[in-house]
Amino acid sequence: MEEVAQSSHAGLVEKVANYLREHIVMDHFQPGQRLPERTLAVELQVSRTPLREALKILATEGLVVISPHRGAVVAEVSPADIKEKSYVLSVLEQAAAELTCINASDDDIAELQALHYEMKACFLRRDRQNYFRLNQEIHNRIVALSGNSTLIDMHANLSRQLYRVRYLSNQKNEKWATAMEEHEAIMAALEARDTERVGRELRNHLGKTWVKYAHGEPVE
Amino acid sequence: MEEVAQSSHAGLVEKVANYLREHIVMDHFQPGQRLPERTLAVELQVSRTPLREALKILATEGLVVISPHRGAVVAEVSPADIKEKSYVLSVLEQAAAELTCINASDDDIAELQALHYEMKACFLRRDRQNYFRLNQEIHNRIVALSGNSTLIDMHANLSRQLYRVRYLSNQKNEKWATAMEEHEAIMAALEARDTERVGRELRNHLGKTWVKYAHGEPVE
DNA sequence: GCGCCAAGAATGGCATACCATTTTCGCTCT
DNA sequence: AGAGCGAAAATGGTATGCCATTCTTGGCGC
Repeated sequence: MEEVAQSSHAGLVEKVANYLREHIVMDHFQPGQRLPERTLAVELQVSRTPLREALKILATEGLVVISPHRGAVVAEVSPADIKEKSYVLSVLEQAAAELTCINASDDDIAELQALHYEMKACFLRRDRQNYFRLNQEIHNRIVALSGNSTLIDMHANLSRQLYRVRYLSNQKNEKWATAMEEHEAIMAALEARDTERVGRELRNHLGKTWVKYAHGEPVE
Repeated sequence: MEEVAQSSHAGLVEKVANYLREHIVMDHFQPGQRLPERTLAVELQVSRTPLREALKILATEGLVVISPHRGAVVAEVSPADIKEKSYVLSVLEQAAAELTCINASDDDIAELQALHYEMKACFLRRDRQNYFRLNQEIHNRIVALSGNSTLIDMHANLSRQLYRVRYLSNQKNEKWATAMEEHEAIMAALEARDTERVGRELRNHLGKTWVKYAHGEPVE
């Protein structure tokens, strides 16, 4: 395995944590997969100590589960978990969008609009990959513009835990057109600075996106 | 210092983490206070390894801040932080209350009512200590009854970070009577199973409670 | 042949030792 | 006397080793 590469003057545990986070989120480590300390340590060319500390962090973040004397495994996300986490995510994102609607500058909104139209172009070209990327970026930016760093952090955290599911969902979403329309509605409300409507549209949008997975077949 | 006592067969890091968490939340460690590894380790009669892992966990939870090569200090909560975190807390609690309003059994609601009247008794006796305790318990129970464990965990986390502030606030709150009335309104809405109203009343209640501290003098 | 038990291998938990960086404090030089 | 510099002490960062627990596997008995 390649070695840990990362912004140089950060502590080793941060590098390791970021590395593992990335690979878990990107599904290079499957849920349920064991993460043996010694093996991983030699693969990452670090000792067990920073690796263990990194695993504790990821456990606190909910990306891995550590059982006493049985080690760390990549967290499995059950349909029930998806439902729960998605609900909270939508609550947070609604709150953030309302703040953004109030706080964001006109330029910020314009940039969101630009991203939105880029995304629409991807939709028309049936470019699911870039559509997904831009969709993520728009949602993240809306939250970022809220200016509430606590909200931003918590959202990012939850978002990571759902990234894999979201990615899979994007690949086989039949109601793509509907989602696109909802996005239009959200952007329109944002442009109109209609706080209450932004919140409502966003919550509706997110609610729909996940419900089918929350009730559906196992994700694995 | 006394030694770490805890449910016996849990890992050392959990014991240490719980111990430190408790003391930080209870304000036995002041914000900004340094937490030197070696010193703490001998006080707690553990080695530095589990202590470090515990500190990483607390850092992820936001209770301590770790700077590279400078160690861990108890997190300071600036007025801006209080404002941010309180806002998110109110959002989460509103969402939880709405779920509770739908999901809770009549017995659950009755128990909440009972606690509420116990609290009112404390109010009439001007017993701030027990009023505070019951108030906390009611809020926590409302969240617990939501049944969404993600929501519960996140709320508990934020709640801890604000515990100290909340405690201080309770001691010198002049608008005690108003808060009490708002609680009555919340309970009434809960009893009536009026979801939207529960959310609104709760959000209003929490908003008021903190705003004064968010804008007020430094908390230290 | 199947299941159970025991011994050894594997793995995580904790302690300790050593290294790197930072801080502190005293000395010197101006 | 004060500012700056340097060495030593303090402190965090990482690596390693040993112990406890768990998993695995091979053999024995039913």
